[in-house]
Amino acid sequence: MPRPGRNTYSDQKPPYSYISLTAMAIQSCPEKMLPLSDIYKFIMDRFPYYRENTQRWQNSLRHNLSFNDCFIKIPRRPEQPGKGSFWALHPSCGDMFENGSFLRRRKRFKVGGMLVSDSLAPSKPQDTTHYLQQQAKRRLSALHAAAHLPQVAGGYNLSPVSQPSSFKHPFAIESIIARDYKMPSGLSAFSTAGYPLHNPLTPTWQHMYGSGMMESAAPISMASDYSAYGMPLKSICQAGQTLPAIPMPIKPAPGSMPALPGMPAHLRAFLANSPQSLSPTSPRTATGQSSPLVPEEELSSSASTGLPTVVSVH
DNA sequence: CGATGTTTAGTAGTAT
DNA sequence: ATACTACTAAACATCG
Repeated sequence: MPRPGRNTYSDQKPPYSYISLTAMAIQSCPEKMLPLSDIYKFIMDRFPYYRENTQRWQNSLRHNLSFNDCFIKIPRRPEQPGKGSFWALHPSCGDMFENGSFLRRRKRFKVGGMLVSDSLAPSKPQDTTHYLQQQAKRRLSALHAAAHLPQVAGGYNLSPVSQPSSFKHPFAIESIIARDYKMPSGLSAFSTAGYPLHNPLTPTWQHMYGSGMMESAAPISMASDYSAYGMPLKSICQAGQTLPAIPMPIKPAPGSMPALPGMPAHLRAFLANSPQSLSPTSPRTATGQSSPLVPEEELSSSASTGLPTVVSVH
């Protein structure tokens, strides 16, 4: 691990795998799905290392998208022309990095290990896409609601608008990038360049994972909670003992699919066997500044309330 | 034609 | 030692 320094290692290779980086990018988007080009942009925006040798790492990244089951491809709708599909995280891959390493996953996420009891009724791909769309819609609703709701102490937004399945990926942008950019110096669990000074997932997290609290933990809002509203970090992140975000990964029982709150069993069963590509009822583009699911003025209003758009703007 | 997506193959590092 | 994971390269196909 490189030593932390001033203005250093922003050029060095981040301690994240391509899967982590891609997951960050996807998580940074309110809709939790991005086209490939935006994933590129996100990574290049935040990690100067990846502004060079683009051919190499982008090829690797594409390989990862296709090869890993944790990424699902969502086709564009006809009214949303453009190149390529949207890429989203498989709803059940939230615990990939439970071991705390963003370079090496605990185990490769692979679909197919579903519970037999959940697989009795084969579900339709449309259901899954509809579900994902609903999730995207709810995320945006939550985002916009958060922009207008007073923030509770600590920046946590306990608004019930958060969707049932809005668990926090341990490698989510909420958990990584927010700290990366907004931590006051000296308090950050990350170095000035955004690299962890220690393992990002401390035993505290692991304790939380095993405590069974993730099902009951109050959903919190997006990364903006930390970045835009100035959480008193000292109280929540002392010497890396704790982390600002409450991680709520889905921790499946060994050999079984996790119970995803709000997700129908048949859908879980489908996802366990789903092909990479889903039916063409995807949400509209998350690129650009106009959101497909909300009027443009709503987005700008959220921006005007101090809610940062994590999505890279170009 | 370039971007995107899939697949195969090989290498290196790490976990068990 | 073996298995697994990540990374890289490359060929190839598809699509706008």
